[in-house]
Amino acid sequence: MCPMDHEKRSHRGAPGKVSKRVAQGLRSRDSLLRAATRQFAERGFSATSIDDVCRDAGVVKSAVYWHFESKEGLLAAVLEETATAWIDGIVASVQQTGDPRERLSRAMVGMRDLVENRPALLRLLQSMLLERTGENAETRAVLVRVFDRARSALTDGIAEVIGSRPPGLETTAALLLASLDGIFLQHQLRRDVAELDRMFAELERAIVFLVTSLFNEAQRGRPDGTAGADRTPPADGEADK
Amino acid sequence: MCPMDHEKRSHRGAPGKVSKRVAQGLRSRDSLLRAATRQFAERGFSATSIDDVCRDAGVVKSAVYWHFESKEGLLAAVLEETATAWIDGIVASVQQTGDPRERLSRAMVGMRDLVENRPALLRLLQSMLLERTGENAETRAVLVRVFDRARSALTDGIAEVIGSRPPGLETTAALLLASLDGIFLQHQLRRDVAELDRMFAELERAIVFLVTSLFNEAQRGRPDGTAGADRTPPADGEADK
Amino acid sequence: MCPMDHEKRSHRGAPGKVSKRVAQGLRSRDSLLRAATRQFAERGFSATSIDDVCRDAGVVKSAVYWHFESKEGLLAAVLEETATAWIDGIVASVQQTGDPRERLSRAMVGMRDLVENRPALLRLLQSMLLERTGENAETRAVLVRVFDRARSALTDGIAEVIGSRPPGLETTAALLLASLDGIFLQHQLRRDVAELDRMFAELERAIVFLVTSLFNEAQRGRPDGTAGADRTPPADGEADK
Amino acid sequence: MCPMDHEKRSHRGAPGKVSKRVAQGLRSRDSLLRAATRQFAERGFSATSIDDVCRDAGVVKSAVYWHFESKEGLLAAVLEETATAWIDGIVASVQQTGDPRERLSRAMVGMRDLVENRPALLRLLQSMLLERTGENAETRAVLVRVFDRARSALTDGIAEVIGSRPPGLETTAALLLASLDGIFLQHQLRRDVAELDRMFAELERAIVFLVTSLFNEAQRGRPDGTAGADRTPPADGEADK
DNA sequence: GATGAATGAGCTTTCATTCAT
DNA sequence: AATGAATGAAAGCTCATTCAT
Repeated sequence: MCPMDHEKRSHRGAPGKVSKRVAQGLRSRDSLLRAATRQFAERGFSATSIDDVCRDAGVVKSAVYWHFESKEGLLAAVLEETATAWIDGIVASVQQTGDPRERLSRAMVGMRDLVENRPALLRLLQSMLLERTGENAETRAVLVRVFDRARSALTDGIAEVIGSRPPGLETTAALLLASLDGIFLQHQLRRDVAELDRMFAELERAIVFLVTSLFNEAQRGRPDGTAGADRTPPADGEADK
Repeated sequence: MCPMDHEKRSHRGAPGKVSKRVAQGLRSRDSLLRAATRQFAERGFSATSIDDVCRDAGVVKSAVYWHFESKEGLLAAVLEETATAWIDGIVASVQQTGDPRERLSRAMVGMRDLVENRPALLRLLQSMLLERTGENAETRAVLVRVFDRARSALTDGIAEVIGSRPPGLETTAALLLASLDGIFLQHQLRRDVAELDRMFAELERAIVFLVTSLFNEAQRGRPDGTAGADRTPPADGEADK
Repeated sequence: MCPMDHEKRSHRGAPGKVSKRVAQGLRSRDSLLRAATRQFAERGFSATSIDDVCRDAGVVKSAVYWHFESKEGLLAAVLEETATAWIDGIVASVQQTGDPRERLSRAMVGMRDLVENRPALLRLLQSMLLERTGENAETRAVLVRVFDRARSALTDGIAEVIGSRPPGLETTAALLLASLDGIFLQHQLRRDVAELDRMFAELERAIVFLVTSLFNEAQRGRPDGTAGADRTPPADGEADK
Repeated sequence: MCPMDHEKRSHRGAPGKVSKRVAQGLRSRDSLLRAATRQFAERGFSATSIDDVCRDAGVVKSAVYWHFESKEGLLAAVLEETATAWIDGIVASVQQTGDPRERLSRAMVGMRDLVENRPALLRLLQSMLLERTGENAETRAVLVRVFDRARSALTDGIAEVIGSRPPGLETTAALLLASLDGIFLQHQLRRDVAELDRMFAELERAIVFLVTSLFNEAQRGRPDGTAGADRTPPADGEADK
């Protein structure tokens, strides 16, 4: 009768207990979600039929409508999940240890890993961005949220590393994200791992430079050195030659 | 029975009347092409029906099959046209006058213009890349060609500016293209012109830095200064502080 | 496994707790019945889905199968109830007090009330008649029974009033019922209360005339005046001018 | 591309000429219309699937969408056609020759014929009235128009017969239509031809009475007898005993 | 008694494509 | 070259019904 909200209702009494049938329900919901993520990422939303998804998930068509109400609803759920995973990837790549230069370097490796090994994430987000933001406001809202959180994570990470938050930092983070997206797109086309390495190296150099100069500007702005004085400025063999 | 080559056939008899028919034919072919570009860019290939395109073009459905043989054929034609226009845009942005720094700056303006005022170009290319490279080799080939030519144009342009062609230059050009794509994607989501300005400024700084250091490396590599000695190294107030 | 007869089964053990379950059961049965009556009357049987009914009743879908075995069974129950209510309405309108003319007048008011204030009754009966008598014999049987009882009630009422039961009386009663149905249909279309008033006034005049002439014929048939001589013939200022 | 308006376009030059293919098109359109009328009348709109109609018409499913745009559109076309036929039936029954009493009598025969031999007309109109006026304003509009034209035809016919148009005449006509509808409904249930005869006879008596008294009232209203003086008042052996 | 989930047939509609004119 | 009609597969979705819990 009214699905979609069954996760909120506790089944009479025992809250942790899910009555086998419900457990099976969650399992098929999950299969659908996984299959849909795969298919939407591979062929795009429009080009994927519900039958495609169900075949892949091993579930009958009407189950989609029980669990997600519509194809659009399935997409929304997929997007929500994927978005979370993608942000988690970004956050994980930011939370590194070591001196600033090393942290950045490891972050780049983390992002490269996203591009190379989790292509479904980025494919899905990007193709939804291109395919569906024109007509579906909800999809757009999800994507804006995703992007904002990823940028914030990056901004925070950099700010933590350099010990200050200079004004242009958000733009730098946004440019980093953009480059990540663009590199991914290019990699989708060429699938040349060596080129991928070179581009990430080049991107790293650029980011180091941008962050360093932002940092220096910020230092120059307050020469008393109160903020961030406890941290060494990011050392960069190339930028400050 | 054998369309697609009607441009080669000379029509028998009265040239005045025939050329009118041919002209009409070209006109509807053109309407279709324009409408298809719009629609494919806006909603993606799969989500656009031939009816959508024809409604937009004000042409009957069967005309598509006369002029382009199939939906796929229509896409190929659209892609060919769009690709040419996009490369032309890149080339035009590279062919600037003035001192190196100024040329780069103008090139950036040119690219920004592509992002802001010709979104259909990029949307179409990117969404075809995401939507169709999995299944359609021809589309992929077209896109690889487009990308290679754009990168060559950029590489050549930079090489001309700095008077040398250091080994990493292609990668820098590729990263520039990637960033352009990424910025475009982000702009599709946010439509924030001020942010677009900031990102392009940041990108310009990064590119100047990358090119400068490439140039410097190249200089260091051949200290006799034979190559490019007739040119001033790109001046950058920030990179060589 | 064998519902539908749960009203006959006495539940074992604690009567307090059981009666609570039973009461709840009756309550949802009732909600379903009410909702189904509304929905079937409004949109017809075929156009109403079990989900529609359940949404309206605030009950889960499977409850329908517990209480009524099938959609068809739900309809049967609805029809039974509605039919009873409708016949009760007719009977009530017939059982009036006062002199013959007054009784008829009041009966008309009662029928008009049915048309205006209990439209679901008539809508349901009529649409079932049109929608389902082709394929479903049971529905047809119910409706025939309903109609016969209503006609009998009318016939009896008139016979009581005029003190005799002339041969054509049943037809007059049937025509009265038919007119009632037709007026109802028209009212469904126009929803014009003033027109409804006029039509009922006109109908009343016609019925008075028909009954009067039936009565007169019957009198003429037995000139000794034994039957019904204790009653004044229905007075009608227009018919016997 | 844009069907539905092909009837307005003349095919280049020759206006009467329909190019075989178009003629075939009109033929399938017609088959669909006929089949849909049958099926909708028999099973109701909702209970009839497009497949049902197409099977009956011997036409493929998508043709419905070419000719009528949707199931709703098909209904609209069916309704328009049926309505016209039904009004024509009423009009034909009114246009009779002979003295007033005879004309009425023949009109009743005509209406009876509609009830008995063209049941699809009435079934369709009535069931659409019950099934679809709640949700579809267009259907309602069509039906109101139909009803109004039928009532006008009756009113005009009676007015012509009695040589005047007394104020209550429209109501009498509406009641006559209502009775016709109600009798039809009852006949759908019982299919008893003898009863049908009796009811029409009874209805005729009632109508004669109502019209006569309307006429007499009108005469009393203008005792100079200018209007309608050239016509004998309708003679009725029963009403003016 | 009630519930959440499943099931598969069938629904209306859209689609790319074909074809005779 | 263009058009109106046809075609059939497949799309997204709804439905009545069943079933284990």
